[in-house]
Amino acid sequence: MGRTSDANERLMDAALDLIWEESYGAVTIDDICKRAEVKKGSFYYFFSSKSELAIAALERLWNEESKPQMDSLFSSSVEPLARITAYLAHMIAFQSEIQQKHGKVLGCPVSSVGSETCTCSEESAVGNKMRDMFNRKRKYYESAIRDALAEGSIEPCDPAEKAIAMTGLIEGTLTQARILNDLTVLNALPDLVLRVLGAKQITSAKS
Amino acid sequence: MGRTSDANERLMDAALDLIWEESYGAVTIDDICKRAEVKKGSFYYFFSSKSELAIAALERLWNEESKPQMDSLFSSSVEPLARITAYLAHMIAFQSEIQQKHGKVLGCPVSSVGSETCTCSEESAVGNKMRDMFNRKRKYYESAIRDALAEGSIEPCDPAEKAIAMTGLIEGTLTQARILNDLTVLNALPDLVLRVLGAKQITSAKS
DNA sequence: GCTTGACTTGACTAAACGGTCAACTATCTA
DNA sequence: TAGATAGTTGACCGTTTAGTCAAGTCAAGC
Repeated sequence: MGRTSDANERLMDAALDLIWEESYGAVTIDDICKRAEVKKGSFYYFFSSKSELAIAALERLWNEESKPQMDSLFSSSVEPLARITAYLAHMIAFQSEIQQKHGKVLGCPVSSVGSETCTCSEESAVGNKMRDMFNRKRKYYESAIRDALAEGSIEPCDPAEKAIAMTGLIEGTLTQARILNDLTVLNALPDLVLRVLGAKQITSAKS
Repeated sequence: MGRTSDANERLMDAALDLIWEESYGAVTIDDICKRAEVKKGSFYYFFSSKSELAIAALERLWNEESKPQMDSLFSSSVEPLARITAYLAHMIAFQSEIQQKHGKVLGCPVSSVGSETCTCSEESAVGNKMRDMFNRKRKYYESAIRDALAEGSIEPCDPAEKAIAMTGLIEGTLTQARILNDLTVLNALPDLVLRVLGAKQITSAKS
């Protein structure tokens, strides 16, 4: 009952946009309120701090965007290595879309914000959430690697270890794309990932 | 003539420490002054802004620490792939040392600060410097890869492209070590790098 | 159509922050 | 040893920031 509002959603949208575009620390509550066209009083009606908002925004992003996509891309009905190559193709296309929308390469917010907040005790809540989200993604990789292993399409290995390696390569290349503001460094990623995984045949899907 | 001082060096030390430990944005000029035991007036006697200090500090770090080490590790007198494995061993040992000193895994400041500042127009000076330093390191990789290629110890490839791939993998794994606060993820790095480079024999230097 | 609860508003505070400055002090050099 | 030079200090200013609050507005449901 009473009045309804989408101010909290506008705040989450604005926070996500600004933090991804700049950084967690560079964005103030006033900035977020301005972008969302919400007064500060309303901000504090919905959230008690910037970190709470950021966590809510990233959690929502995961639940409403990332998770459904991951569930679809990493479906067991798809061949294990094809899941990974499809995922990478999707990610590269997405980064390209983001580049057009924002005018620059932005990379992965979980990685950027995670690296920024994880060592700062005052932002440990954000850091912990980023670590969580990191691990969630990694479980999809790990499952695909395990299936690939069972199928015999990659060399013997420890799936958990390989998933970490794969995460490092992907996130590192994304970070590099952000720093160099250059999407082309992502092109080599599909081949590289298969190489790191020890795929028996590199199904390079070049045109 | 006149009085001498090492306050500027203390400021650079403090800035480097704090920024690496937390993040660029989380550290204020007051924080740096406090840690360096220098009054703000003196800060502004030596530097005109936080970004100028950060750039000077990182440039000094490069000139007095990183570059000499890189020159030594990537000496042409060493076999190309051995340069890379020695470099990785050195880096892992260094991260372990840093972990003991600071109580947590800190990763690579160029990567963290770079990712944090590169998209923020107000910090473009810092972002550009980080991009520079990124590229400097990459040139060492690229040269070693070129030599390995000439020697025939890796598969045919484009050295510039491979250097980017290698950078992505290394920096990404370091970032992951920082976020997870776990050094063990670095252990797989030497093998992974050789794999990414397409080394003909993986000289895994396990004990 | 009125009440209740959901949301908004703008004005406010206190602290933190970046930045300035005139006066002071130490040290090197001639 | 006397000045010129290099560096220090603390007090100060204006702005930005996080965070609060009492009063007001709007819509849903009875």
